[in-house]
Amino acid sequence: MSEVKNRDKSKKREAILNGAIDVFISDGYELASMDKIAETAGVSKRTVYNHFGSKENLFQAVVEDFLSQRQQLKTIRYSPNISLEDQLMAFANAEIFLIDSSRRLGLSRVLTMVFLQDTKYARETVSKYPPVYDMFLKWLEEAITDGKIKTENQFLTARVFYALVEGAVTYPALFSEGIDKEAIKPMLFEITNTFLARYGNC
Amino acid sequence: MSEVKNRDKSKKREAILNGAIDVFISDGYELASMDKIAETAGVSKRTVYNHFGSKENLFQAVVEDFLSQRQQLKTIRYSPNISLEDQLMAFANAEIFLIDSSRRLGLSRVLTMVFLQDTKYARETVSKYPPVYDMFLKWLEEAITDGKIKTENQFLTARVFYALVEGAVTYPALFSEGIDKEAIKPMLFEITNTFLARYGNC
DNA sequence: GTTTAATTACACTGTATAGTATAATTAAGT
DNA sequence: ACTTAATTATACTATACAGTGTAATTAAAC
Repeated sequence: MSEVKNRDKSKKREAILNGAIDVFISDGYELASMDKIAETAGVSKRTVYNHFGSKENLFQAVVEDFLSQRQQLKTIRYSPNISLEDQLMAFANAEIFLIDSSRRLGLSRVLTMVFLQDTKYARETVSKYPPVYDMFLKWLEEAITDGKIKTENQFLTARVFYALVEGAVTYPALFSEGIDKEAIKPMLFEITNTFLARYGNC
Repeated sequence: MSEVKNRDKSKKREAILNGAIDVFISDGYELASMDKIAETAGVSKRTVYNHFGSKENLFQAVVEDFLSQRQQLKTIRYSPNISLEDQLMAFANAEIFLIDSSRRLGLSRVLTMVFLQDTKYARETVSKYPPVYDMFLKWLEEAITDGKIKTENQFLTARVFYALVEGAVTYPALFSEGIDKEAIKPMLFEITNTFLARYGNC
């Protein structure tokens, strides 16, 4: 016998995740209550627990959802035919994507807070996902081979680029109400110009 | 009559502040309990409340203590006789000072977390204390007048410098167990070299 | 040594919240 | 239409914690 009738749970699961995201963003992890998450998701609290077991698990699911999106960013490969400025801008824009909707900005904020609270968890989590600048390092190598970039230490060079992007754009965005993509253009030019002034071959 | 016999409260106050700092650092603001703070300070909970009234006030006192130290950093003035590298390094070291003891690092971390939780409070608090790069802007102006730095936009230039320092040193330190002052030297050289490659007049 | 402000010990209130138990209800797959 | 897994409503437990009330104790200033 044993007829199996599994109803589709994905709709509820999705609703819970979305509600959880909203509440985590507005209240932070500690102050987010499971009651409020259930209410926001339009679901009973019991269902939240049936799906995720605990607040910690639920948060973990949200985090993994969020971080796995980074993986899906389209790869940027070195091209000898496109100006270095434009290629660097593509890397900068990939970072900006992570904070250019209020949802992603909010999630970045919450995740940053949790990471600061528990730096060990931060390092473990981040190590599960390839570092942001792995792709950049590959790009660098090819640019060097092509004679367009010169440096003695690729790792330092990569970190300088990401220091510029994160220090000038990402972190300021986390502390403000988001980013005006038009208003930061001069800063983006300044960043790429600075990088190329140091490492460009001209 | 009305003889006034005011005992010296400053010792207890100091002990409470120190205990509060320790607990805020290890538990974060939300999870720090007033009972634990009192115990850590070696003081009764009632005394904590007699001194500070509420958890929020106590935290505020900790924050103001911490931020007012920034003000006391010795001013760095432009000097035509010292190399630009060394002068820039002095600015970088002033930032590094804020994270080079585990106490200051921890406080920076907690403050960053609270600021991320409430960005409005962050902006209000920061605006009460002169922005970090005010001093740098003055320095820049004099360096430009002296013909050692050239830029069309001093504000962008100042932000680029602090983006480099914060993006490469400060924020990474917040997510790690602190900073090895020896190990970051190559990065500091790279930062100043990058800055001067773009804005130095050579 | 006396005075009294500061401190302590301790019991207490009120509230918030993670997580559970369960019986009733719903809705999807057959 | 029937079956049953999923969901809901509701009430509940246990705990943690901010903040208060108060009587007793301590220690510094005189």
